[in-house]
Amino acid sequence: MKVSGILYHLELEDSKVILYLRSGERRIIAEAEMRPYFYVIDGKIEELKGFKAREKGRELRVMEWERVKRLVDGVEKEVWKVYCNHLDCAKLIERKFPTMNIRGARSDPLQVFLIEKGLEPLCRVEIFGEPVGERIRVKEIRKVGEGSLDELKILYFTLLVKSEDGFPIPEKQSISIICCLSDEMKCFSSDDDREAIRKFIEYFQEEDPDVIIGYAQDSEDFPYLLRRAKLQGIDLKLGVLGREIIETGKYFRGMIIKEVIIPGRANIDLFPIIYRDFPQLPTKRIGEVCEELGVGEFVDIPNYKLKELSSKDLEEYAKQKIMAIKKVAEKELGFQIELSKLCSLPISRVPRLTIGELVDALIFKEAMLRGWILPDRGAIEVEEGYYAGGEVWLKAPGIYENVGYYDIRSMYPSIIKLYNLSPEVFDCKCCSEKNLRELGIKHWTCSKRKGLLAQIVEELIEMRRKVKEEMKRAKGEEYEVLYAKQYVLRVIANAIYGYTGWSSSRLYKKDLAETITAIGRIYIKKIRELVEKLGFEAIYLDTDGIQVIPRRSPDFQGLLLKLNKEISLEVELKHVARRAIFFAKKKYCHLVDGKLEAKGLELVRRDYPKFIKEVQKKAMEMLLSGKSYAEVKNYVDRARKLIEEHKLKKEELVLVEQLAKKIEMYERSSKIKVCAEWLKKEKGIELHRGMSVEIIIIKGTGPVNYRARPVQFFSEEDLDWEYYLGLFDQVMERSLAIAREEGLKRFFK
DNA sequence: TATAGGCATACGATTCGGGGCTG
DNA sequence: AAGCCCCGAATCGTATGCCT
Repeated sequence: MKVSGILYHLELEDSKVILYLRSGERRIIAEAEMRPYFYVIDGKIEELKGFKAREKGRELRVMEWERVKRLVDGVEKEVWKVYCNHLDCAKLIERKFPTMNIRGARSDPLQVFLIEKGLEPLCRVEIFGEPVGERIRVKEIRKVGEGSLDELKILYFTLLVKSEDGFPIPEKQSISIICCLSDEMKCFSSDDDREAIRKFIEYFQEEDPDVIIGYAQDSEDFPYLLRRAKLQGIDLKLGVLGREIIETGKYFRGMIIKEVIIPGRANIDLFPIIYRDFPQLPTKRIGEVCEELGVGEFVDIPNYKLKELSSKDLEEYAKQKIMAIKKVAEKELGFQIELSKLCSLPISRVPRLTIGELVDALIFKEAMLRGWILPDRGAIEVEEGYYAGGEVWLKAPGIYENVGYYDIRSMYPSIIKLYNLSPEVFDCKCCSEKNLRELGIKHWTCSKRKGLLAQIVEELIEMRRKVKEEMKRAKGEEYEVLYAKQYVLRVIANAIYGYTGWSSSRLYKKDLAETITAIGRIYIKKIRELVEKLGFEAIYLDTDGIQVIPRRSPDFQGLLLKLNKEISLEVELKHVARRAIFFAKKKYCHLVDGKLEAKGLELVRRDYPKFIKEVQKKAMEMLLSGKSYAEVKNYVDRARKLIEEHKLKKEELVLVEQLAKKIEMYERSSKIKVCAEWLKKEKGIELHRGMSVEIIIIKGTGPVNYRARPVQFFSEEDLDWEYYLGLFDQVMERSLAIAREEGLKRFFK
């Protein structure tokens, strides 16, 4: 028989791949046999032939083996391809035979499946096969077209719990409301949450969605729901065909990050996406995300304030929250879909992967398509020590006018492409010409073969060029898709240099990474020389950017043309700032089209009190728009009085820090560490890595950091106003010092 | 089990040196 | 005179979050 549908989800079941397809009102479940395999390079495999073992009640054995030709790190070789009955068999063999040169035992089988079959996540597929029970056993599968989220059944999900301090405990607090949105909005609540949970499950099973979208549902909503359901004696059978949801976790920077698997459905948590792709957002609350993405306003109510809402208001808030989740999803999921297509990974996997893992997946895919076998991740020995990165230089702190900001477009990818940089052709044995010597670099690149990395980067750049070309003619939804495509191509291309310097990457080579940055330094310094020759003065460099002021005529476009004539990388003019203040390297602000653009100043950092940042922002705006030092000083002094006279609300003095690692890993007491310890000791609340806390400093004796506390448990009377006054003075002194000196300079001139 | 390095800033912890007291 | 304590300045190292 033949069926077709949108491939929206894949799962692994022993050595089978389970495929979930949506076809109109129907869901198709198919199973495809796969033969897990690994490679043995330069070795005898006698001891593997007939290998058998038992593990967790399963028999693991080697099934077949064959001699195949592959490119091992770019060199064609005959290697053994060894097939086994189960994935765990490959991993077991790798552990049992540490001296054997094994590769590919830990590859992602779903990714391998997608690549081998030429499938894309969310594409339309056609399956030929035989029905076996509720499934179809796949004989042949192929991609026959494109698909999109619109053709799937999506369910948005969130829940709210009222609690004293915003950290509810399942044993004590019942769920206040569960809210779902598919075709229509549904809310479930009851005095005790038993009825609500029951009704929710009933509704969920009735809706039978393909995709579940929430915000932090993996770390918060589902685990809480699971605990509550258990306490109420209810099974949480939210999977397809009544299968239970599974709690699992991923090890990430010394911590287990909770993950939830809902069999048969693509469970997409937006929070880790925001965590990964928007590190600059301090609190990562949905309202903040909505603002960043420009998808309308949503006013977050902190968990600890939910208790003040009536049940009617709570329901209204839940509905608004779920609409906000939907808007964020609609804006953001396009990128995740394109990432999953580019890297051949199931859509539900992509949100949880780091940028490094995504790049790795792409490299693996591209290598596989070319018949390459690369080292496994973490297999290359790490070289000691650091290497030099980007050039950073500031002529002198001060106020400048007419500042042109130029940068080299996609500098590192362009360098990789231009100089054919890739580990297997770097310092090759076949070339005698040291072709990087002219740049003063002692390494060289191959002039006979094109390197894998350079090939991949070139393809990414070329693909992006084509997509941007198509964008010119596209409109509406098509445009959005193309925009997402070019965006992920840029993000991945830009991360590739970092990947070469990542010690556990498949293409790790310190000298190569260092050569990339060294060439970058040479180019930006070369541009500085040119600029100086062409009637401009360079005032600031950072990696691929240079900022200049005119000596005579401010012909910035003319300079751009001249630079591009001389330089083999592409130079762009980002903007010309009317005025600019430079405080230090990586600390400056521009006035562009009447707007303040601040880089690295306290006002862009989350770990400074809100009030201080606001005053600094206003002061910078005044200085940039030409107000005198005296005027600004006057404003700042008036603001200072508000602290002196204790006239601020605690919320205005809040700063935010993020728990960077496990508490035990700390050698020193930072504010966030003290808060995490305090929360655990006083409130029984455990913070996990990556969580942010809104912090205030309370009065008392001892070091400042030891007096950091979460804001919600204290009031204005508890604040250490002296501390805030001291910090205010420190920041304002720094911020105004330059203006004061400039003012004096003018005075004496 | 983490894409890279470069940088400013805060602050606790430690070291150092001077002043003054003691026995 | 030597030894010790106290205190502040200087220095060191950790931590955070930013920039490209």
